[in-house]
Amino acid sequence: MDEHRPIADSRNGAKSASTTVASSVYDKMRLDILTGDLRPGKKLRSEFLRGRYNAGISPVREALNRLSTERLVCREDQRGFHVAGVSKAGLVELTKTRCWIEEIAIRESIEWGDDAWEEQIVLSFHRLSRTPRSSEDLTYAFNAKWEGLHRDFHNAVIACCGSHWLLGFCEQLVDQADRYRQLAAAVSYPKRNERNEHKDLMEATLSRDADSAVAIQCAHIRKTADIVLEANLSFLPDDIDLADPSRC
Amino acid sequence: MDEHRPIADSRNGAKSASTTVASSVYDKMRLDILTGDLRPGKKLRSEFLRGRYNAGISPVREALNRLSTERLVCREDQRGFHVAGVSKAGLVELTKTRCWIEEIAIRESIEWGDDAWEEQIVLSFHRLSRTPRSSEDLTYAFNAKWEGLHRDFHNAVIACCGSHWLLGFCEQLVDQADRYRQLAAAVSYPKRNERNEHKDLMEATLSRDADSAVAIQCAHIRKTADIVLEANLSFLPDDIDLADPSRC
DNA sequence: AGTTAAATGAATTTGGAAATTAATAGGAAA
DNA sequence: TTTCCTATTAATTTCCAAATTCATTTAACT
Repeated sequence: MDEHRPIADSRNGAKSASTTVASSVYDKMRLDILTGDLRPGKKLRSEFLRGRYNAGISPVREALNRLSTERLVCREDQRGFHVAGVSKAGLVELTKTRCWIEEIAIRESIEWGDDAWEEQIVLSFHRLSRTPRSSEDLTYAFNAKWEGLHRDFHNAVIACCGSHWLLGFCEQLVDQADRYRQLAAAVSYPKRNERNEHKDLMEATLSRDADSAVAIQCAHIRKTADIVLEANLSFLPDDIDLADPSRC
Repeated sequence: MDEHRPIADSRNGAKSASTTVASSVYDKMRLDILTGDLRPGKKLRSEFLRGRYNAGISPVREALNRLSTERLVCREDQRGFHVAGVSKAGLVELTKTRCWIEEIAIRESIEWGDDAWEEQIVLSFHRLSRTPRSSEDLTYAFNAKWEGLHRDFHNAVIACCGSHWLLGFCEQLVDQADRYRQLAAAVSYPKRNERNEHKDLMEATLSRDADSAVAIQCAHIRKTADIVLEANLSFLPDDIDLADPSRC
């Protein structure tokens, strides 16, 4: 019963060739929300989505229902769906939670990780460092390849934590954080050198220095949040809007 | 921006009078899975559910989609839905994760909880201790009232942890654990005195003794798991069945 | 003028029928 | 007997139209 081999990513990772329309709409819509293409708070009317994703109402509705339990979309009975809202307070809470959860995941993974785990970390770091952050040179543009490899790297680090639940929680929180990150990526690009941060994390992890790895990872998470907060984005409200039920 | 007042339960707590058929089916089906009325692994055909909950296909499908992202139900594209499976390994993993997550929640809540928080704990403990564990005297029978108050009490303890995410994770894990608990409740009833365990937890919490509270809570969680594991239930497989995709 | 009530219009929700896909059984060939 | 192919059956998925509900405007009444 060795529960500590790397756990494969639960979601449909590489192959986005979903076998069902509902799953395909789910994938596309999730991406649109993460990239900010569908703005926080935006009302999601069925007709609009029907046209955008070229599908019937039923699969659209299925995608919305799935996304709503992941809190990327908010549902109000009899009043439809809208993209989950964002706020400074929300980002602070999210960041705090990520640090708590990822600390556990990293410590456990470092304790239980084996040779194959180490190799996967080295490999995914290599791939990540070979890929440009932005798909354009001068200005920031979402680069799906980098985003994928970035996730792969961080997942590789915590893969041996021994809990599908914890990995799922991390993924959900990353989804949320990515929304904020995309909102501000244009602002901070290319000031930040993320490659060094990842390198430090890799080295601390491989030398099984849990305390350092945790410190680096938390700093990594907080730095992203700080950039967003300091950017003083006009469309980012201070508090979680309780009237508009993004609280769900 | 005081983020540490108690956070209200996100789910529809007391009023199960849902405004929509889909939500109503969701509630009923979730309960049926938690009580074990719908057995782990059971195939969920639309016609069967349509009859059972007296609803059309669309709302049934919505409920299934919501439950599947909470991992109470597993979805296989083009092959329908089934109740998520259970196993000894799964229970061990779940228990471990719960201890990790609840430790954080308890420590934070004890650090930030105020007077109203303390009062709510006292109140919900009182209500819980006045309610019988089983709705029948001699043999075990699911008691919805006790189950609700039990959740309320544990939620009250962690209510001031300051993170909606953490509370959501706790709730999801409790949902899962409840399934195992119901499976074995008949076996252990009425050997265990849960009231004392809850009393100890309350007292440690109110005296702000975080270390003790965490120890008591983890023992509480582990004891429930141990009862299930030692019951040696015939229908509980050792390993998570990876062939039958309960891994989802 | 202010408040309440009815009517209109828009959007969500629901039920069922049609289309697509998987599972099963039966039979031919190796 | 086993394996592979085909026909048949069963179940899932999807589309769409009818029914319900909500938001807004207009009218009526105090």
